[in-house]
Amino acid sequence: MSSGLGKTYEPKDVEKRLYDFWESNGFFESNADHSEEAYTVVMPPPNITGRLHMGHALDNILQDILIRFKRMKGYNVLWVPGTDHASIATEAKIVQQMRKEGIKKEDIGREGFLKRAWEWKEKYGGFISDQVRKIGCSCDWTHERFTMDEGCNKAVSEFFVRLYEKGLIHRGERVINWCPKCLTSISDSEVNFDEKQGHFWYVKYKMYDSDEFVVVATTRPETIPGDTALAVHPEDDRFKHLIGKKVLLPIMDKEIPIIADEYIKMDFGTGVLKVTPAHSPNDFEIGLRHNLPIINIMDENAVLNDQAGKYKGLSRDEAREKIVSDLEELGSLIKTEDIKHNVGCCYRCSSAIEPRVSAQWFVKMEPLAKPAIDCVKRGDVKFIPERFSKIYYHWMENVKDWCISRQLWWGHRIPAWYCGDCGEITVSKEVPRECFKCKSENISQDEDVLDTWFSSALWPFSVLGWPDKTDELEYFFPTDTLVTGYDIIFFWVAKMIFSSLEMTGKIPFKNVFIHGIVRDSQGRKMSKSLGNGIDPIEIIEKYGADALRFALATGNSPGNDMRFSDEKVLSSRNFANKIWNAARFIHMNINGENIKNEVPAKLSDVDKWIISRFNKVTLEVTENIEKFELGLALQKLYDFIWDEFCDWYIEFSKINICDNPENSAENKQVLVWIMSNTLKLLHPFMPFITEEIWQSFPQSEKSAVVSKYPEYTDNFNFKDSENIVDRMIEIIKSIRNRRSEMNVPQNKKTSIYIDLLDGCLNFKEYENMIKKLSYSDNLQFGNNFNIKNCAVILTNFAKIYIPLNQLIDKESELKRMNKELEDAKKYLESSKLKLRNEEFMSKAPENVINNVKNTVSELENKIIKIEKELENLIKNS
RNA sequence: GGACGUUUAGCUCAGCUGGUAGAGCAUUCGCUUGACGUGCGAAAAGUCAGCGGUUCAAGUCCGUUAACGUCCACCA
Repeated sequence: MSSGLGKTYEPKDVEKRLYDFWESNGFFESNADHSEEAYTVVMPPPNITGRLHMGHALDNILQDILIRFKRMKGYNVLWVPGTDHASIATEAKIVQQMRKEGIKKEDIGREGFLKRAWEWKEKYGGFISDQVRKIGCSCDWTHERFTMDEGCNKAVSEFFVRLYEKGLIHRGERVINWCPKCLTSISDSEVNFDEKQGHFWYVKYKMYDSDEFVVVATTRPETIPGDTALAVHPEDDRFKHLIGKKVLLPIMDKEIPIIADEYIKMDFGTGVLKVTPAHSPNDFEIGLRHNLPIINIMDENAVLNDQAGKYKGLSRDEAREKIVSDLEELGSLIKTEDIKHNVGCCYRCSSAIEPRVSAQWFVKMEPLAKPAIDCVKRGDVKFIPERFSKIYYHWMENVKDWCISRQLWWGHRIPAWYCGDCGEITVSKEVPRECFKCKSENISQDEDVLDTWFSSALWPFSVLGWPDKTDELEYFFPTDTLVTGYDIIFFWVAKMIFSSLEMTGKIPFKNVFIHGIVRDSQGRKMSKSLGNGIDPIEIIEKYGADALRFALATGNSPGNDMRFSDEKVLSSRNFANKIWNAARFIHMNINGENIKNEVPAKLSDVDKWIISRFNKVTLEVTENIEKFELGLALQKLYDFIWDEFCDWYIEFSKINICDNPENSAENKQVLVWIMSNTLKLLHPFMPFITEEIWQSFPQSEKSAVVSKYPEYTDNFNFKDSENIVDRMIEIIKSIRNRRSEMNVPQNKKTSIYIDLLDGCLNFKEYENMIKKLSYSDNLQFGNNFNIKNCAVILTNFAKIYIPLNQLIDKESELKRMNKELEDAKKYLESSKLKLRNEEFMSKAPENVINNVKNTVSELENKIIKIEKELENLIKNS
C-alpha cells in the first residue's frame, strides 16, 4: 500500500494475494526438525458433507489466533488441517442426491456407491479446504489429512485389532438403537430425547387359569406380539400371589409367565411391566436374568414381521392403531390416558429410534474410562473453562459400551472375516487369506462399517503417523490445544482421550479450549430448517475475512454462546478501515522518506507516553492470549489502537509535524514503529490487513506471519511522561467537555487561561497541542488570572478559565457548580467515613488507605476552589 | 429427577486474583479539524435479578429464591 491508495480498505484486493504469498513461501509449513519447542494443534476435521458454517469459522479462527501467536512467539508450530469422511452424514447426503436422480443405493451396488462417495469427497473436501483458506487459517497444507486416507485406515485397523486382542471389542446380540430411516444402528450419544405427546394404554392381561386379570400400562401396544413375560416387583403385595403363574397375551392367544424382578417400580403405572426383550434395552436385561425368549417382531424398516402373526406387514404406526382397536374390540382396553413422554430420536433424521435386538460390535468402555478420568483429575488434560471437566466426568463415569458397527457402506469396513465353514471370526490388520482356526479360504468380510467417531478418536496421533513410530509423533505429540465446541465433548473429546491413552500411552492434548455455539442475532441456533444460518464465506466476500474474524473473536468468552449480527461485522469492518486510514496518514507524512523502523534515541513525553502504553498493552495482550482470553486481548488492542494511538497520538503528531516540519523525524519514526508493532500484536486476530499494512513499512522480516511477536520490556516504562500526557489529555478533555455543555460549537474558537497549580508540571512545551485540541485560538499559562464572565474548570492540578462573555449563562453555571460542589462533598463524606473507621484503618492494605487519603485531600482542595469560584460568580453578577 | 450456565446502560455483551462499574450499537447535541462521515468531539443512561451471609470493603466470594437457557438421565 502507499499513500496514493483509496480511503477505504478493500479486503478483496489483498486477501487472495496475501494467502498465496504466505502459502507459497512455506510460512505455515513445519517439520520435526527439533529446532524449537513444538506447538501442535490438530484441526477438528469438518465433515465433507458440504460447506463450512459459522461454527466452523469460529472454531478455526480461534485456532488460528493461537497458532499465529505461538508461531510469532518462536515455537515450531504445526497445525494439521483435514476433513472427516463422516460416514453416516455423508452417506445420507449422497443417498439424497441419488434419490433426486431416481437411483437407489442398491441399484449401483457397494462398489458403485463408493466410487460416487469418493467423487463427492474430492469435490466437497476441496470446497472446504478452500473455505478454510479464505478464513485465513495458517495451517500446514502439506500435512493435510483425511480420516479415510491410507494412514488413517492403517490406524483404524491397528486400533480395532489391538482392542479386539485385548478383549475390549466383541461382537454380540444386544438391543441397540436402530434408525429405521437411516437403516443403521447408532450409538447412545447419537440418540436425542424429544418430548412428545403420547398415550398410556391400560391393557388387561387375563390369567391363563382363572378369570382374574392384571392391568398393564403401556406406551407401545404395537410391541405386544413381542412380549414374553409380565414382570412385577417381588415385594408387591398386590401381585405376589401371581408370581410364577401364566397370563394370556391378548391378541396373540399365547401364554406368558409372570415373573418377579426388582427393576419394576411399584408406584409407576400399574406396577406391572410387559417385558419385550427384543425391543427395549431394560427388558432385554430382564429377559437375560430370567431366560426369557427374545422375539424380534420388526424388520429393519420397523415393519412387523412373521413373528407378529396377523400384524405382519404393518408399519409400527399402523400396527399400533390396529392393535389398539383390536384390544378395544376384545374388551381388553380399559382406558387411554394422554401423557407427555420422551421419545428417543435419531440425531440425524429425527425419526423415532426403534430399540431392536441385533448383532453388533461393541467396545467395552469401563476399563478405558478409568484412566481417561484420571488424566483429567490429575490435570494432565485441562478443560478451559474448567467447568466442562465436570460434564466430562459425569459422562465418563456412566458410560455404557460403545456400539461401533454401522449398517452403512461409506466408512471404514470392519476388519473381521467370518468363516463359512467353522463360523469363527478372524480379525486382522491385513486382509486374511484363510480362517485363522480351520484354515478354510471360505471367508467373507463383515459387511458393516465403523462409527465415524471410531476414526476421529485417533485423529491427534493418526495424523502424525501412528501406529508407526515417526519423528513427527515423537516431536509433535502430545498436541497442545484442542479447540472445539461443547456440543462435541462426548462424541469426540472423550473418545480421543481414552483412545490415545490406550494406544499411545500418552494424553492426546494438554488443553481443551471449549467455545460455545454461534447463534443468530435473536439468540436462536442457526439451522437449516429455520433458514437463519449465515454463511461465513458470504460475510467474507462482503466485509472481508478480518472483519469476520474480529466479529467472532471479540467479546467471545470461553464456553459461552455468542450472537452474530450484521452490526457486529459492520463495526469490525469499520475497525479495519480505521487501521487502514491510520496507516494512510503515516504514509502521507513520511512521504517516501526512508524512515528507520526503530525507537529513536530522542523522545518527547508524548512519544514516551505512547511507547509506554504500547508496552503495557503488549504485556496484557500476551497474558490474555496465554490464558485463552482471546476476546479480552482483542478488546484491549481495539481500545489501544482506536483511543490511544489514533485519537491521541496521531492527533498530537499532526500538530507536532505541522509545527516542526524539519524537526519531526523522531515523531515519524515512532509512528512507524508503534504502527508496525501494533500490527504484529493484532496480526493473529486480523492477519490480512495487518500483513498488508505492515509490509508497506520498512521491515527487517519478510512477513508479519513469521515476525517476532513484541515483548514487554522494562526499558519502555516511562512513568513520568505517562503522567504528564495523561494530565494533558485530562485538561483537553475537560475543556472540550465544558464547551460542549455550554453549547459552544467546535468552529467557534475561544481563549483559554490555564493556571497550573502543580509546579513540577510544565505544559508550556505542549501549548500548541492543548490549544488546537481544545479548539482555542489563544492559550496562556499564568497565575492568579482575574477574568470575568468565564467558565472555570477545576482539576486536581489546574484551574482553567474559558472566557465566554455573552455565551455564558450564569444561572446554569451556578446550578452546575452547585451540583459539582454537592457531589464533591458527598464523595468527601464517604471517604472520610472510611478513614474514621478503625477496622478499615487497621485491616485494609496500605495502598488502599493511601488512595483514600489522597482522594480526601484532593476533594478538600477542590471544594475550597469551587466555593471560591462560586463566590466570584455571585459577586460578578 | 440430576448437573451446569445466564441474569450488568434501550439492545448485544465485557468486567482476571474483592477496593464507588466499561465497550460496541442505538439515542441526543455539536463538527466539511490537513488518515478515516466506515469519521471527529461531547452527553444522557445502571439499586450489577431478589433475599441472606462472609468481609473494613461484594457486580466479584458463600448460601438461597426466581426467570430464562443448555446438557445428562429416563419409568414401562
